[in-house]
Amino acid sequence: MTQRVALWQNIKDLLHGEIVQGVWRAGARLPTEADLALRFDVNRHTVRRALQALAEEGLVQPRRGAGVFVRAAPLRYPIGPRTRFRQNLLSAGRTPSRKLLHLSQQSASSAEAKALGLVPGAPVHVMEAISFADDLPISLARSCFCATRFPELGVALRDTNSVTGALANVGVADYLRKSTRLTGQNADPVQARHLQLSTGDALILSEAINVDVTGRPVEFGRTYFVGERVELVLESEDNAAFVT
Amino acid sequence: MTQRVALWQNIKDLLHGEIVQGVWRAGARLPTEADLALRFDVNRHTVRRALQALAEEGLVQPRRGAGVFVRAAPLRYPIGPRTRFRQNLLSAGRTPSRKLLHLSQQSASSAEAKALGLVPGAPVHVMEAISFADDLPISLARSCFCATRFPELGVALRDTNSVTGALANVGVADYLRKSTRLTGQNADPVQARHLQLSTGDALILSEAINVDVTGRPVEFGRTYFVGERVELVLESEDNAAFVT
DNA sequence: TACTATTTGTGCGTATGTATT
DNA sequence: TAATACATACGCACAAATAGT
Repeated sequence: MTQRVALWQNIKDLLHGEIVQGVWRAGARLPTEADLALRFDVNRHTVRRALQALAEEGLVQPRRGAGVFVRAAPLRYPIGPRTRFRQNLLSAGRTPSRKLLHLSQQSASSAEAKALGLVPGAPVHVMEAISFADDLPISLARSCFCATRFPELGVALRDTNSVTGALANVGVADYLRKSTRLTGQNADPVQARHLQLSTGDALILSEAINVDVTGRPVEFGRTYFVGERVELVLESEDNAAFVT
Repeated sequence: MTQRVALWQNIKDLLHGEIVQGVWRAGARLPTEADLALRFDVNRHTVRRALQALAEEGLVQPRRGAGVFVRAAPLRYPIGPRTRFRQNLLSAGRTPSRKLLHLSQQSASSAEAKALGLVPGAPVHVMEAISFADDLPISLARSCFCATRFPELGVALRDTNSVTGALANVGVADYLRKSTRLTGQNADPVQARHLQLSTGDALILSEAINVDVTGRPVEFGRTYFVGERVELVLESEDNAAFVT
């Protein structure tokens, strides 16, 4: 029944090798425990023991009901005066993409109005989107723009699927990060689903204000970064503040 | 069958508390898995899951066939010119004791003869003993002394059960550590049994030469310290050398 | 030395709970 | 809602190391 080396140890080593060798890529889902049990012709418990060891090594991460996923090395994400999502990912050698969730015109909340220098209730474009690096969700963002100043921005955001591109289309050739506030959050079930996480997983909420070259606010963004998939790197000493 | 918090989690927390509160002292053996299963009225697997978590926290250590033991905080063991086993333990607030394994007169090996400045084959007293701190094995030592110079030392070692005391009885009122060499070793089954360890556990082999006040070697000692129970602290910069 | 009882380690089978899709 | 997939728990059996006789 038992060998000199435990069965689960062999399976662990084998899967470890396959992950390191790239058979299962970062972020990929492993076959189900049942499938692995079939493949190795062992009981599901034995596979679970192997997966548990891999999880303790930090190589893999199980999500109840979803599967077991290969952990990706965190993405270095510089935050500075010229923070650009696409540029950040390209220079990290990752492929950026965005999935638009919502795009609508609403009346600004008090926080949004204050950030953008508007009166409460003023019309704003609101965009919600998920950002991906190599098809792995990195962040969940909600961006606000003044709809009075940029009436055509909604269309531009939908067409370009890029904040930088859309702002360029409406006459804002450049913008700068004015302030960033970072806080820690736990993913609620909806966020977890969108970001392919488990409920309660750590998120970093970034509340940022971007201004044009004249210093006038153009965007107020609230972005939830996946804590384990990004490493936010602060590059400038402006108004960034850390809050737990 | 399943609660909001897993059964094994509760058991883990409970045992954790009992260990921290001193219900199970450092070095003590916990009840067997079967007993714990009875106590908590759960399956043995459930107890094992809790113990596994405690072991991963480093709070407990299982030994196949022997039991599950509470890990003790490592003992700070200074090594310097005046290294004294009893003194070291007393100043650490631990109770020292020794168990004599062997005491005999033999002919010196070449290494022993060289260390003591004798000719190979010269008669030497050889003592093997286990040292304890609060009844927990700390080290396994083999000491050599010149039997020609100290014919009565064998009796003195048996009577005093102390190197310092025995040497005083034969006219060596004081002695100094001349050299110490430290290497890493793995416990063989015999050592593991004596030291209440598992085979393969890490040991630190200390090979030391003690000299009298005239600089003449009086003792050559080879001591196997239990890696996880002691923290050797070097206090002088004489001939100490570290080898892996 | 050899044997036995004890104790932890591994593995299978089964059932059910819970979260996700 | 239903199906899927991981999480927990029980019971049984045997292997392997240990400790004592």
